[in-house]
Amino acid sequence: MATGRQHRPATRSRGIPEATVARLPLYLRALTALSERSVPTVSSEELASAAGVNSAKLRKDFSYLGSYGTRGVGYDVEYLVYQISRELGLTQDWPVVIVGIGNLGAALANYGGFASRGFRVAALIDADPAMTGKQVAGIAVQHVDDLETIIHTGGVSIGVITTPGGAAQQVCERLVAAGVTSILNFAPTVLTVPEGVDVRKVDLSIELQILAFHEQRKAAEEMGGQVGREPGDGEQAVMPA
Amino acid sequence: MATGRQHRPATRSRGIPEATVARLPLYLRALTALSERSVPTVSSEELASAAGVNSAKLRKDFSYLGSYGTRGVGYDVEYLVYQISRELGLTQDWPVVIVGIGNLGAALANYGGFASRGFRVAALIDADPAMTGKQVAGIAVQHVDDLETIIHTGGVSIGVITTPGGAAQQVCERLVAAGVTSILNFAPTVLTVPEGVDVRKVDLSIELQILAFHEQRKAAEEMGGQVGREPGDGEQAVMPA
DNA sequence: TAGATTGTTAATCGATTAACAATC
DNA sequence: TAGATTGTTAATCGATTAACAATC
Repeated sequence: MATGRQHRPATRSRGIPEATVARLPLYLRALTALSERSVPTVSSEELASAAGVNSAKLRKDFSYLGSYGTRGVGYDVEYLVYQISRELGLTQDWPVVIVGIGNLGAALANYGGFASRGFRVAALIDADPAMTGKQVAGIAVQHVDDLETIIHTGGVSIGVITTPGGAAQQVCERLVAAGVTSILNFAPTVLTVPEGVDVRKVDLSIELQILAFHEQRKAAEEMGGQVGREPGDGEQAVMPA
Repeated sequence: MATGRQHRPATRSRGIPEATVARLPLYLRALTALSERSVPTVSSEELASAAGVNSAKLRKDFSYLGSYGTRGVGYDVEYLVYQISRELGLTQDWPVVIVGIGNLGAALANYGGFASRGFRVAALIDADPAMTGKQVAGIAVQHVDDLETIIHTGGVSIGVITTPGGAAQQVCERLVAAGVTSILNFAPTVLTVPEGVDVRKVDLSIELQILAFHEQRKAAEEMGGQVGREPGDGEQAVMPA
């Protein structure tokens, strides 16, 4: 079985680079904030600053979508919100199921940012019979036995996996078999999926480890750059017990 | 104020590319699983498969760390676990504070993967006085008023922000002022930090939007590639109300 | 017109990958 | 030795960025 599109290199969809796609939500968030403040137009410089990127990159990104700006003026905020929303597919409704209603699943179910941007929690699913029927974020938890029915009747194509690592692959396979083609995986597991299924992974532990790497380097710089170095000639490499 | 090292391009730390650093935790996880099964050695092909990358990339990645393999044989699992752990700075203990003990903060506090890999939850901090003293994951929640004291006495350099978006920047500033130099941000906010502070962001909403983009494309492909396209000559561009 | 700002070009940089010589 | 597999090279590809012509 192939590993699908998991962390694949830029498949240029309609010519839009993957790196650009990943930044569109950042721009959209910044634009939404401007829209709420009724700001009519914004320059690439201002918007880039709000989104935390540089302006050349932003203009390049927007150039893949089309020419939505006005030279000498900037971008119309409302128009750009609409164009990016459409490009991201947020002008339609995406029913989402969350599988695994522990603390994390409950946190996601309660997350307000969900509903605001085209996503709708269609169902909460858990394997624990004691959870069945319990209300979380105003939605009754359903048993995993009904997973296939829920996916089919709800027309769900996006699944969020917040189960323990050991259950993730099996849940993934059932979701995919039932018709889900996009998966957001919070379990610390590499999921194997068929071709055509997208998997994105969110992994707390990995993020912390990347931070630790840089943290260690900062400490090493202060000390004179010796920490974390490989022992050289005549030095003893200390092995774990 | 500068935007620090947030999402910065590969600052090659001791010559290790950022993309490689981001994959080291994946290799480490796969190696740990092999170690638990008492597998003595592994080839680049096998390990790459377990980590979900290709073997050329894995060998290239490892070449930045040193020559830890044996031609014709493969890699010693235990030795490689140790080398990668050391490189990532996981041979030392990292006290971490979590600020914002809602569902998400509680989920992270309860997350087992924390402790297992050099990270230790040093404190849980919340702004709600009603939370103060409550036990979460066996740790008493402390009030945000004591944030600075907690950071100082605990020698904390890594902070996790799981507050609502509105509070994130302020919490970030207090963490940084107290000495935290690495931040993992779960709030849907672009944090502004001084030079030398690392920020990594985990954003559910952004991940879902990226999935929606690809999901829309898949639907468009089935329909003949017309969805999400810009209206051409003679077609009406529909604007939002 | 003068000033401002976009959209695009071209250079640069970093990441990926196949291929294979080195070597266990 | 023969077979296996690493470590490295070099080609390719994608992403970033500065600079500026186009143009509002």
